[in-house]
Amino acid sequence: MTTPTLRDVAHAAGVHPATASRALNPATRGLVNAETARRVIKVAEGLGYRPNPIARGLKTAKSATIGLVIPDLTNPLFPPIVRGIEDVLEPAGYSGLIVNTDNDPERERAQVELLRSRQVEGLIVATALVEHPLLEELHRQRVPMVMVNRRPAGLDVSSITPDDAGGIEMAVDHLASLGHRRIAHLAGPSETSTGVTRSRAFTNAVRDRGLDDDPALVLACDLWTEECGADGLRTLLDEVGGFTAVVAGNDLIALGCYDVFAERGISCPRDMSVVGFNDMAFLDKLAPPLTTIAIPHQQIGAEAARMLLEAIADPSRPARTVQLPLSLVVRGSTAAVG
Amino acid sequence: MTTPTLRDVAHAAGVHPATASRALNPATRGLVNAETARRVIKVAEGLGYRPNPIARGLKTAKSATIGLVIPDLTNPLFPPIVRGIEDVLEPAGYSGLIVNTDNDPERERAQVELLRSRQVEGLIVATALVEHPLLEELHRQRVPMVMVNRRPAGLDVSSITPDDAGGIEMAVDHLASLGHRRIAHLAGPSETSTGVTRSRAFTNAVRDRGLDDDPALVLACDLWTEECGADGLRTLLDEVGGFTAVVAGNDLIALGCYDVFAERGISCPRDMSVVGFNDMAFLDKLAPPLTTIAIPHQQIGAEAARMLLEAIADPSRPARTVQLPLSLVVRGSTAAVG
DNA sequence: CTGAAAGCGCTAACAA
DNA sequence: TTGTTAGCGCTTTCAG
Repeated sequence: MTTPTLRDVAHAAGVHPATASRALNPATRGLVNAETARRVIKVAEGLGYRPNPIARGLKTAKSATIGLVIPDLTNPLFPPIVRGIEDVLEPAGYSGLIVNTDNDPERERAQVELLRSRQVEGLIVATALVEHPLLEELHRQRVPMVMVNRRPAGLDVSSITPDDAGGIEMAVDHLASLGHRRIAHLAGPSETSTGVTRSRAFTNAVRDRGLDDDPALVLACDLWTEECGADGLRTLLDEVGGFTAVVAGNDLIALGCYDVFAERGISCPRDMSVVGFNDMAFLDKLAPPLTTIAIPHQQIGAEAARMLLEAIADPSRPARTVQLPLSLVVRGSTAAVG
Repeated sequence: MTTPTLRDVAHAAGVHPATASRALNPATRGLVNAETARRVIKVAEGLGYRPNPIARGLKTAKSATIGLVIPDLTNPLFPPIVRGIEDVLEPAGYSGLIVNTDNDPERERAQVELLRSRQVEGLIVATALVEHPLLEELHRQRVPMVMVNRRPAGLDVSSITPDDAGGIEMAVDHLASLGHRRIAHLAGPSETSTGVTRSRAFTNAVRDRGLDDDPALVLACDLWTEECGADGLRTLLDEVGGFTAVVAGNDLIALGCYDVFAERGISCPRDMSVVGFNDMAFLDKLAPPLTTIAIPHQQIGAEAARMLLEAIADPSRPARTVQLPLSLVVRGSTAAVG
């Protein structure tokens, strides 16, 4: 009771395997008598024939597979992006192979090796280190590739990013409209492109709006985590002070602020406002619900997949850079300055 | 500048491709002169040779790939399980192909088809419908398979589940020790095996402990969501009442309770205690932090992958059922009855 | 429009 | 221990 092969179908339909192949493949169906094609298709269905993409891949040197390189699936940022990707890959007949790098360059290298050995036709890369020799290498080898969440410095590679600067501006505008004049920024790690982009945008935004642009108010956290966010806020509170609001590099860092508020008896939003970035799930259940910048994760993923598919179909196509607009979600962690 | 094939390596090393194959494959390396093997390996490295698993798969009818069937990657329950799976798959040289079913039986069928056409060697299934003709079919076709989070009713299939009953007992014990005597249960959907298992365990637990076992205190939600949890609690409050604590079928349902507390001015935990199930991320940031039952997600995934690999290696191996112990995480949503 | 033949890259008998 | 041969299931020239 082995699964039927193309030969079986051809036999049953009384044609040559090559003809069966042509009939079954929509792209070549035109080369075959419509009647014959119909018959082959019917027989194939009857037999429950399903083409073996491995065999096909061997012949065509295509795997109908693409690699997704992400830092950690467990980070709530990524699942929606992955779904967005799968949503466009699937109808196109492609599958995604996911690997986690844990932001470890060696691991990343090994995992990309693995993907390449599995003959992926392209890569969607969602890791965000600023230094990235591996990517340059891949680019040189003409591996179709699109970057997610980061713009590759100096690399002529397609990318799709949220409008980080725009998001930060919205956050600052919101806070300014509530009367805040001295706003701190707990930036993401300075090795990450997202971290530096947002940080730079923050500095510009406060300056442009004539708010207090004391550089001491900007502090980069070591990691995108609650702990580092908490540490950062403690430092800012102890060594700088005088601010009434903080723009966090992401939601996790904002959550770290909540911890410090609790430990120091600071009331949010009465004493201090916070805004996050990303709009992770369940932020509305916090106390107070976190005001944040929402990213269209799923769209980002979908768009990335579309771009990659295009690049695979036409490798000569020039790299594109797409920025998706963000939106401010106002909740309870921001209020007019007391 | 095409990537080197086994033939290229063989040529360069002055041996026959078959010999090169044997030398390069650790499993067959013993069949070859150690010196020759060393030379072939060195040449392969020099050339940057990387075996093509597609070609290998075509020959051996193995894809070194397994399918992960989950409802929705976006549900925070699954990413840690997936990581646990990948963590054991990877060193074994396997990769996982993830598909999302959205709990839609038709979609599930299509996705499983897709996986099978991609020649996966086995399936890890984490969907939890009680009725599951598809699974029976697959089982009949001897597809190696392990179930995660659910025990297949009547099906002789390996499974790995959390000890749901034990978890519920811990929750009830905890509440009882705080003096609660009349406890409600907002169960998961009765089409899900997890929902009914926990619900049954709850009924037994309250009866065994001599607590109020009024059946009206148990209500099944339509979905594992906040909304349905909220609806359920409203119904219970309006039509039954008199309870001082609720055991929720999962954390999301517990979150729904929080919404109702807010809307009715019920103070948690002073007026009412709640315990969740799963220990999703960030529950400690809620107000109040949610007391819940923690599931070792990653271990579950890892164990499932191990079992599947065993089943693939030895299909005659009988099905096993593993239950992983849970733990109670006491936080702020439970307190002694006022 | 269809059949014949070759071969993608690799491995598994079998023979030497 | 190594080479020969054949073939996994499919697609793709090239003839017919």
